[in-house]
This record gives sequence, C-alpha cells and structure tokens, in this order.
Amino acid sequence: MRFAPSPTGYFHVGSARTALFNWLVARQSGGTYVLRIEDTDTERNREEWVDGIVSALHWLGMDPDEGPYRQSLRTARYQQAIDALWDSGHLFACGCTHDEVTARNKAAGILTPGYDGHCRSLELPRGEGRALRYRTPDEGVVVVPDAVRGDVEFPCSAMDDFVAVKGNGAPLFVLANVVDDIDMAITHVIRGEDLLPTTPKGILMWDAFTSIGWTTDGSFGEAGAPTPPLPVFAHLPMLVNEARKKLSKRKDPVAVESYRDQGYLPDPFVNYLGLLGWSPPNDETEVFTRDQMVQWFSLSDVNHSPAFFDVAKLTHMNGEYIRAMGTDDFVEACRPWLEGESVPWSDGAFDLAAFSAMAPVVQERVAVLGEVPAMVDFLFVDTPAFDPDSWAKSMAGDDGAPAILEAAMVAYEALRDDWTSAALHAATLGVAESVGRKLGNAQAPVRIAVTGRRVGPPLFEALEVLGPDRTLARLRSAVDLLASGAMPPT
RNA sequence: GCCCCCAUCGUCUAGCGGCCUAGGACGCCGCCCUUUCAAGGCGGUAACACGGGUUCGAAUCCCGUUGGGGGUGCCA
Repeated sequence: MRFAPSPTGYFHVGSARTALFNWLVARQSGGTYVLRIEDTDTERNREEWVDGIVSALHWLGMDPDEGPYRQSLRTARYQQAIDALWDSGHLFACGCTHDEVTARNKAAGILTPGYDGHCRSLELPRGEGRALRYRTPDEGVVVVPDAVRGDVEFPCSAMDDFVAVKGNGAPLFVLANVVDDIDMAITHVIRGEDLLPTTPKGILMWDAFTSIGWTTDGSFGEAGAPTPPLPVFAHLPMLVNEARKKLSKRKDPVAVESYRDQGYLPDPFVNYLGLLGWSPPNDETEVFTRDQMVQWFSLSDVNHSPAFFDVAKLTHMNGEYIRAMGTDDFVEACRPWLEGESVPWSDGAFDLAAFSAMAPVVQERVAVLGEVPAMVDFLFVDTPAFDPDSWAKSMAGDDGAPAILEAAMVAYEALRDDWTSAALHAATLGVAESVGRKLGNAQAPVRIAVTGRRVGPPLFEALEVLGPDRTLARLRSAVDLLASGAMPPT
C-alpha cells in the first residue's frame, strides 16, 4: 500500500489517520507500506513540507518501508504513459481555457460547471498550451469496489472529459497517481473520502492501460510486468471540525507538528487517531497498543460517517498515557520541555535531580508535557512569578495571611534538621490550628509565597524539594511585600 | 445545477432482526476522598432525524423525505 500525501503544508491530522490505516493493513498483511510524495504541482510544493511529512511519520512510529519516492522525479515515465494513452486514442488535445468554457456554457444557458466537449472531435494536434483531456465514455457506469462502503456506481454521463495533462505537458494527479500505482503494484488504495469522486476516473484510466497492454517499467520491481488488476479501494470518512466541515489547514488546528510540540505523546495520538472512524471489535476498551490495533483492525469495520477531531478527548487520553508511564520514562520524556530554549528560568538553573524528586506528583497532574514547566518553575527561578489573582485573593485580600506566614516561618525554622514533607505537613497543621483554620485554607498563603500561585503540586513535597533556605527566604519576602502593600512581581 | 457519500447521547462510538426500558468513552453536573489542583471512586445528564413499508418482531432490512458533507480545477 502507499501513503501518498502532497507536500503543501503542515502534516495534517487527517493525513496521519490515513497513514495509520495504511500502516495497519500493511503490518497485518505483511505488505509493504510506501511513502510517495505527490508533488506534481511544482507551484505549490515545497521541500520543507516533505521533511515535515517524513519527521511526523517518524514521530508517529510509522516510518515507511520504502520511500519517500517523489513524483517530480518521474516525469519521463509519465511522458511514456501520456504517449501511450495518446497513441491509443484515449486522450485528445484541448486549447480551451476555463473562462472560454464557462463563457460558452453561459451563452448556451448553462450556468453550472463542467467541460462542454468543445475540442472532443476536433482532432487537434498536441502542442504547447494545449491540455490533454481524457475521453470518458458517453454512457455506462464505473463501479468503484470499496472495502469500506461496498460497490459505488458512477454514471459516465456525469463524468467530464477531465484534463489529464497540463498545457505545459505536466501530468495531473489522476494520471501520475495511476501510473505509479501500476508501476508500484499497489494492491490497496486507502485514502480520504474526498477522493472517492475522482476514483472512477482513475479506474477508467487503469482499464485503458490494461487494454493497451501497458507494462511496468521496472523502477519499482520487474520491468515488463503487465498492468496489475485493480487495487482494493478504501475511502475513509472525513475528519471534520466543530462545524462539521472538512478540516481546513488554514482555520483548524490540524498540524501534527503542533501537537508534538505541545507535548502530546505519539502512542496516545495514534491510539486516538485509531478511534476516528474505527473501534476495536470487542468494544472492551478504547486504550490499546499498536500491536493490538494491528491485530484487530479491519477495513470492513471502518465507519462510513465523518468524525470530529476532539482535542479534549485526545488530551484526556494523553494524560492517561502519561500517568501510566514509569517515573524514569516520564522524566526522560519531559526533558525537551525543561531543557529547551523557551523555559521560564535562566540558563543553567534547571536541576534534573530536583525535578526528578517532584516528578511523581507532577506526572499525575499534567495532560500534556507542555504543562510541566509551569508546574515546577518555582524550583528554578530566583523569585517566583506571582499570579495577580492568587495574590489578590489569598494574600492582599486575606487579613490572616501575615500571621500564617509568620507562624509558618517559626515552625519551619525548627524543622531545618528534619526537612521532610511529612514534618512540614505536621508543622503546617499546627500553624493552621493556631490560627483556627483548616489546613486547606491555611496553606494558601504559604503556597503563594513560595510558588507564586494558589494552584500547583502538593505543597509539602514542593517545600521539601525547595529546601529550607529558599522556602524561608520566600516566606520572609512575602511578609515584607504584604507589609509594604506593594504589588508582587508577576 | 449535476454526481457521490453519510445519518445512534454535545462528541467519538457499540449495535450488523428479538440479548436494547439502547452499552462504553470524552465532556458536563453532583457526591466521596483530599494539602490547593489533579488523579481516583460512586452517581447523574443525554441519542436511534422524519415518514412509509417488509416482518410475529426493526436502531438494525427496503423506499422516500429532510438534513449534513464531499466532488464538480490545466489542485491533490
């Protein structure tokens, strides 16, 4: 099978899902999964997008068995195919522009799109500026045998003589696609449903190649093999946005790269993708491994209706996977987010040992790795960045805050030789009692003084890792800040 | 306009004629646990688009309607 994206932008989640389903069929059938870059449109393709596709597939754990092959490198082969189709009368030259066709249609009272067949029987010679159109049958139907939907019939009467070769001689999608599928002996064409309406055109062309005795050129195997039988087609339901429209590269968050950068893990990402348009046959669980997916997957179980890409559910699943990791693996996975360039602390301030000590309680609290730095930044900065709302509510807005902070300083000072979360817990409990509050309420000023926020990892574990010197210094400066009435640094 | 596809909770889905007073998951709401926040536990909210058939029996099969989507490029 082949995964055949066009390098016109970031790697799309819909493309990732298509790649996955191809990969699954390949893995379970012993087939070869080929990456083919469909870059015949030189205007819109850029090499950097090819790199993006390759690296995204690698991240997803779906490196191709072969490729990337590039259609842009196979123009000579397409030329042979064009000549063969021309010589056998399947193509005719047409110099009409889109505007001319529209104008003629309009003059004839037809306001709807479609080629009017103007040059069909003119027998124009091939030449610069003349496109080559495929002569579609006037009647009959083309059946697309689809592994997901069954046979889908398209009446030829509704099929235009479509352009197969541009006026400058460059092949268009359908032609390059079919020629490659033949040369590569593709057995399964698994792609998005948006391609379903163009499939009958490809089938027509495939049959034409068969009828003229077209043989493979040996670029992907044995030369001279006859055109293989039609592949199995499978058109996957579209991935849609909240408005139930096809996911748009411009308007929707579809770039796989951005999910990777936010700290989504490849395994839950692939797991979630597998749930879009398919579900395991046992209906026992939605969380499964790649191996299980390979074992259970079947094209015939793929749904027919569009699926909404739900980031909330993906995020939940990502969190489940994070929580299931071993601590060491979690720490390792976090490192790019902690040792990169956009961390909220200065160079060299990061301390892996300190983070590792906090890791278990952090791990339970993040759904994506990108949330980790904000969870532990207080450990690595000189002065915590204070959240204005937290300060306003539980410090400036709480008359009891200074007393709590003072009492905490005294209690913690005595703990210097027994600086453990358990001892800190007990001491803070004592502070709370002394001011007549519950622990949950009394720990708020301490938490803000030390971490800058009302919300964060469990306080006593955090204090233990921070150590007595910094903890006490922060309590001191919070008291001073409160006394001065000044706003804290944010 | 024409061609094609689709239709179960807000979302992803289970269901392939009786096991369905429709199950699970995400989300949302409530309670419990609790050191804030999470996590976890328990409970709740919420769906077979509509109309005809077929059948002893239909969410499941057929037809139609409506609604949504895709295609209709010298893009892929």
